[in-house]
Amino acid sequence: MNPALSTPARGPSAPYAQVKQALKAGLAEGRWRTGELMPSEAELVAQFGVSRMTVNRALRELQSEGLVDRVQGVGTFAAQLHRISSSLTIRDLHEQIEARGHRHHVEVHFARAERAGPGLALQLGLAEGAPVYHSLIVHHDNGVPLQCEDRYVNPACAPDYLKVDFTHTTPTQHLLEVAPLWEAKYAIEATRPTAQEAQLLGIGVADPCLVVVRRTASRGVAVTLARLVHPGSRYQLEGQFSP
Amino acid sequence: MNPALSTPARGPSAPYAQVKQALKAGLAEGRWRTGELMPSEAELVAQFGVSRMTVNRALRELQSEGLVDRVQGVGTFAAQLHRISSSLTIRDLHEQIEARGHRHHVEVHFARAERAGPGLALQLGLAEGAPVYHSLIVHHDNGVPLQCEDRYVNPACAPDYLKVDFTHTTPTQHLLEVAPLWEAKYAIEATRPTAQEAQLLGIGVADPCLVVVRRTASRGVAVTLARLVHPGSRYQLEGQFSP
DNA sequence: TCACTCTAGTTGTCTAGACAACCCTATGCA
DNA sequence: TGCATAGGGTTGTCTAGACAACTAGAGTGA
Repeated sequence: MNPALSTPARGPSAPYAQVKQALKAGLAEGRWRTGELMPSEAELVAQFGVSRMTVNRALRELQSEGLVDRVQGVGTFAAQLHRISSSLTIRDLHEQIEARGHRHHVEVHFARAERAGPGLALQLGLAEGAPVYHSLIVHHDNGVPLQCEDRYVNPACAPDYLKVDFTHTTPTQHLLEVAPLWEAKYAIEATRPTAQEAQLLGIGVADPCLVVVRRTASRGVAVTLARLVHPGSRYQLEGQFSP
Repeated sequence: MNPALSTPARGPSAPYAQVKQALKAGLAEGRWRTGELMPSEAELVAQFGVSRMTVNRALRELQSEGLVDRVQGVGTFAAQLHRISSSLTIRDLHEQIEARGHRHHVEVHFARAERAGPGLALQLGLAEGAPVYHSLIVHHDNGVPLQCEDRYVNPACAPDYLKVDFTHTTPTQHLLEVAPLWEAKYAIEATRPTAQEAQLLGIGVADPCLVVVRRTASRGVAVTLARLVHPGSRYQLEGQFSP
């Protein structure tokens, strides 16, 4: 036990974490400019006195965090910090309401089979006129309407969708069970609600709404297309990013 | 070269990637239910005929992707797929406009030093009455106003902020250079614009706007507080998620 | 001048073994 | 019955070496 070797008080104890931390600190203080060549694995091995696998792990994790770029045969480069993008987390509405300690109440207006029109068929990858499940549900937070969920579902992915009791489970949860491992595309915009949505949400037709359109696919097959309308006055998306 | 051992056609060639892929496929087809115990590293070593480090890397990456939970001394468990959250990418406006092949034009209305009021001082971690930089900038896409950026900046983090020529670099880019490694908190909402914002953006005061409020800190020090107002009819956030 | 080859340096990955840290359970003892 | 302890199983991590894949530049020859 050599107390000089490790930092028992604060920092990470594992060697790979120490290397990672040191490089992160260097990046934070601008020791390497964007795109500049950083020390090679061999140099870091010599500098920190650890094995190459340890250094490699540190660099690999920094790469997956987007802090460095690595090119085989060339070297490791300081990445464009924060790059073009940062990440925002969208939490499931049900979790969000429960976490607040509020009551989540669901009002199912309909859940039925329809025939897909040309546009919808294209988006879900179905034949025109093929059956498709369609549900319209309003989610309430302590009795206040918070989200109008207009959803189309691919029957092939969720054959039991119409039989589900959505007062006990949300469509999202059911779809997660029958078709895990999603890929999703989102579009978030601010618009006015349709007349029907305004009525269902109990707001004016000119009140701004936060609309999330989400298209999800599982293993390449389109699963569902959802339009989630929230009253702008009652709902906001929150998120955070940390490198 | 044994063609039977590897899959040269399609799948990942590296053994760790094959193990990862196999486990991912198993999760996708529901071989392990949420929370269920998955094979131990030793079992996977025997099954795939690779070393433990290789299996370990596969599992570690699956963990960082949120697909499995690992508990030291206990085992590896199938994670709640998609958990409570998914991720949305917010791209930098400048990149977004350039990527579209459009012209990005900036209109600086003012950039000056002010004294922080009590609320602002609290949010930026400054003393009340301390100097703070304040800028109001409108971003145009091919001449059409797309974003009204009302920004406060901590002078300690970006002393040269007022001298920057924002026709050549955006505030975001400048702040990235002087204070890399951000943490950020976002709130996204749909509201009506203020009268000033409506005028700057050339829209009606009742038109819905997508507003992003972003508070960023670097190494624990608050850097900037920005309110980004976009006309709902001209702007939407897009993102995607893949496991 | 151009095209080719060679080489040094770099990252990508795997291995076999080792020890530490931790959890759970079974066992023995009071 | 209650408690302490030992053991087996699991993950967390490090090591030293090895080979493969790749890149960029130097050198060589036509």
